[in-house]
Amino acid sequence: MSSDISKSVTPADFIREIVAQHVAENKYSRIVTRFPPEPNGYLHIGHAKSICLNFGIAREFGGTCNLRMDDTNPAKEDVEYVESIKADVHWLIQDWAEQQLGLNASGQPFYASDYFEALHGFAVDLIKKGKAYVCDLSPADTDAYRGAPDRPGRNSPWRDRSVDENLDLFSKMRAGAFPDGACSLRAKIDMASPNVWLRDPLLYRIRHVAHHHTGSAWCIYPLYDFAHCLSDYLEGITHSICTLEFEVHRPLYDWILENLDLPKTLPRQYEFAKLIPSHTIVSKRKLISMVQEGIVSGWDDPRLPTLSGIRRRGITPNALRSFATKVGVTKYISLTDIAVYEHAIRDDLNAIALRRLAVLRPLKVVITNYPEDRVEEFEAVNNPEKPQAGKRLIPFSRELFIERDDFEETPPPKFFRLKPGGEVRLKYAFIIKCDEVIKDSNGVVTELRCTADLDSRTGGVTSGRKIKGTIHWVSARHAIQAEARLYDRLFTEAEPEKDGRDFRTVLNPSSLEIVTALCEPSLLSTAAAERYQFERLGYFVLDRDTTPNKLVFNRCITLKDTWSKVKP
RNA sequence: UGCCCGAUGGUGUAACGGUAGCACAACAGACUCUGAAUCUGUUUGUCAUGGUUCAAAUCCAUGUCGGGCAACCA
Repeated sequence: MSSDISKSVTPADFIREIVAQHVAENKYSRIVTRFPPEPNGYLHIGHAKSICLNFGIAREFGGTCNLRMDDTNPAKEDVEYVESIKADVHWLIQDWAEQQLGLNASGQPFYASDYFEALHGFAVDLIKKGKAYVCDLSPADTDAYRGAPDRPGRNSPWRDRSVDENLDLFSKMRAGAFPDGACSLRAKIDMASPNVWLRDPLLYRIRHVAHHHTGSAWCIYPLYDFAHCLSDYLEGITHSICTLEFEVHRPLYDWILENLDLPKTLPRQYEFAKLIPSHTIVSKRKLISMVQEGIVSGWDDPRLPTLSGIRRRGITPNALRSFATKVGVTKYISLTDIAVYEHAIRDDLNAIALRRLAVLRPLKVVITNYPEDRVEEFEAVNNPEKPQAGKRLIPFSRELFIERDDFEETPPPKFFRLKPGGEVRLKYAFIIKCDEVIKDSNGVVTELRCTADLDSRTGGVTSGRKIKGTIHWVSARHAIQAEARLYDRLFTEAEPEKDGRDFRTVLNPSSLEIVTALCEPSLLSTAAAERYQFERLGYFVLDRDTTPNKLVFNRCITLKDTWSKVKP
């Protein structure tokens, strides 16, 4: 039955329809996609959509998906990013599409830079066909000669060099005879094309820079348009799926492949709209400023939409994938409400999280009719959604802590927690009644003195009494302390940068709150991989800052909170 | 004022010439030892104007609005 369900939710989008069509026609012997990030930054939630699309297609159609470092610009790239990309991709596809992951002969990701020799050969082929030439125009002149979208460009004065001269010059470029920018290799297409990308685009530029993967082997580096289509070709990619901004590059992608007389089937490019989540920022540059300005603590700050931040926040790969699937794949540029993401997280965590009692903002409660030296242990279920998760025991004693929010001296209408003279049920324990409110000299409530209906504990004779409110609690004597980091959206506005606004002006001042929580003692033995639901408060995961002496929890997300919206 | 792409409730997405559906959000109710979850229900939509057709969200035309493209970035 579950397979029926999974079939019915199999996403059908226009790209999958195309692939399905190709599979039906037997157009390719095997479907091969790729995920090709440039290692110049950290992966984020937008990349997750692309990963899920590419690996998802490979998975659904029995193909593979190559992880490829699109590393053709040594000036911007670094192994630090290569390593983080590998870790992030692994995290997201483990136990889901690991089998689809295509790696090179040494079990490593593919690197565009591994094709530099082959790419160079293709460039020489193009020159020999009279379809590429070495141009001596400076970068500024190249720009001027290109014209504008509504105005044709002019031919470079170097456009008609002979094949032999071009071959000679290109080999000198490779040999390091020229400084950066002195000349470039260009495709000879059409300087009057309405598509500016077809106006003799650059294929190679000179960069006397060491490359993180190829070291100092090269001083000329291919540009994206030349390297990408051919890397796809070399790897046997069938469907090269990228975002919308590359749509106008597609004619160039095809031109290069089609003008090389290549023997194998050519890859085709397809474009989709990238993910734009509300209430966050995904731009690499802005992410860097937030890290550098200390707005967040680092690339893995749990408030960030980076995959490392998302992972540290405790969001599971399953939840992220579910979200990526829900948002769909189209060519319509849209703003995706972050609530969809939050729902996917809650949905996932609700099913797997172990329930625990913990108090974030404690208020002392004394049960005056409960003996001082007495301790009872009450049974509590670990997960009502999953009975096999078992039960545990929670100690109860005369002095407790409850959540400050769960008491109101002058309660608003429909408040069904604790109030003077009112009753509330302590989850898994007794129904208590508030007899007395004790305040300090400032009028701040410091303690509640209550009496318990001692027959009302779970299973007891009066346990069935209708009590509207049930609250969580911990035994003061047994509670353990933990740091709880409470996260909220980083921005107060759906579109932080709407109309050119500076995102710094719409930062959420309470995107991080740190409190010392009091937790039930079973939380002493926590597992890093485990997710917990602190009942009525939200989902939590152990942070890596935890030490043997100090527990640190990250709140992944709150529970849906209807009351806070109702309350005046 | 060039070329390319797009437009379905508040948001995202489906319907492939034949009953506008799903999810999120919102609201109301049921249930509840989590104001969660679950269940039930409600509100809200085909950018505009023409055309083709027995029939148009879907095809055509025009317009409007939005986006992308002029790095020796990807």
